[in-house]
Amino acid sequence: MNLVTNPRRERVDAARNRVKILAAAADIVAAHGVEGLSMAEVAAAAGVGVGTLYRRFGDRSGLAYALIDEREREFQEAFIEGPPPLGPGAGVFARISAFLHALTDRTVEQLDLLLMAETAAPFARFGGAYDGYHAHLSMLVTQARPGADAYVLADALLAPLAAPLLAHRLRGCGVTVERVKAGLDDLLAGFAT
Amino acid sequence: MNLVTNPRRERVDAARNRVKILAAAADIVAAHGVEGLSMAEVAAAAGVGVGTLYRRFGDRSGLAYALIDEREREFQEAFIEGPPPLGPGAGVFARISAFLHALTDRTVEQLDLLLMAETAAPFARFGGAYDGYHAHLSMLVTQARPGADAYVLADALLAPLAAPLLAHRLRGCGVTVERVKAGLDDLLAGFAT
DNA sequence: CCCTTAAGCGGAATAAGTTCCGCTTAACCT
DNA sequence: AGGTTAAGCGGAACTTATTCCGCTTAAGGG
Repeated sequence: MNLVTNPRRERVDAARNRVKILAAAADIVAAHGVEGLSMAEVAAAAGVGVGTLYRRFGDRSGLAYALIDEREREFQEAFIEGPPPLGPGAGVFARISAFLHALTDRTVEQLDLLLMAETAAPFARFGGAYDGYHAHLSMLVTQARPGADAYVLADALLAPLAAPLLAHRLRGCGVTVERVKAGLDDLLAGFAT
Repeated sequence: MNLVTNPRRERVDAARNRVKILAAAADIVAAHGVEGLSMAEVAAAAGVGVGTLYRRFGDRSGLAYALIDEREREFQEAFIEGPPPLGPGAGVFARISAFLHALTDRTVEQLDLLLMAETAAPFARFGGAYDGYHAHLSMLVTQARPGADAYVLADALLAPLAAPLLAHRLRGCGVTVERVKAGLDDLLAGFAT
């Protein structure tokens, strides 16, 4: 069968390599931190050539995002179709707030990887998970503030969670995660005009 | 006299080299864009060794920030002690809005350099000009919203102007500078609760 | 004017990301 | 099963930022 010519299935050896690479990369990060994540080392640990890494993940930050995505898929599902207040069913403001708080936690959890990924390729986040966050938040903001430029406002709510800023404030300036969340809620409160 | 042991004056050859380097770097950017700004090329064009670049500017992004700062010093003066609405004399909200609009323009003007600088060293902006912006905005927000966490809110107002986000939206998504400014004003409007 | 010293200098050496290209082989068709 | 093809592979080569270190020289005191 299979008349629907799927976009060409991944070859089994390629799939095997992808798993080996991600496992090796995760091990290295666990053992030596993100700084230890060099392309040559990952390739060696996974038993493949560096060319294979690049074919599969594009570049260093692509690898980092792949590592991040593994953990993040369930979060995506949670805010799209999970239980409230993150998922549908709660009021708009509650959902926005819950979403921003959850994303803050997610970002803090993976701060080192995100930092590396955004530093190496600040655009990548925009092609990937960021777009999902932005689309979701746009939708909620549209409901919360009919007539406003939800597209731009969503960016404004997401921007304070950029990894470099967050890392700087949390690690170097004594700001706590709670203050960041409270600040976002404060910003949000203005929407209720 | 000079009893006040100034932090050791810059040697004249060093000063000469700094000027040569910045001039060469500016020329290269003008001619080949930011991508052409490689350390080796700048060194060659300035007639110095690469070691001199690093002694003087720390790293690639340090050089970019130096280039940016040359143009930005007058902006710093404008919002601290210039005429209203940017400088003192106007209402707080008007000043915040004027500041954000002006900073947007500044950022857009130097988008390429900022992009490179932040990519290479996302923290650097925080040690330098960013702190000045943040301190200023914090002060204004404190007046606008007594009792709020002005420190964190100032970050939230500044974050949407991060170069990578701005570049992405302006260049790849059809968002205009006006929409960005309007979005910031919209955010700000919430403060007037 | 000479001496001392530490800032400054140059450029080779190093390190890490990324590209390239000829070889291998899974997948599919007959 | 045998043939065809393009995805996938490996790793040497290349590019660029960054570090290192021995030499040079401006600055200032005697």
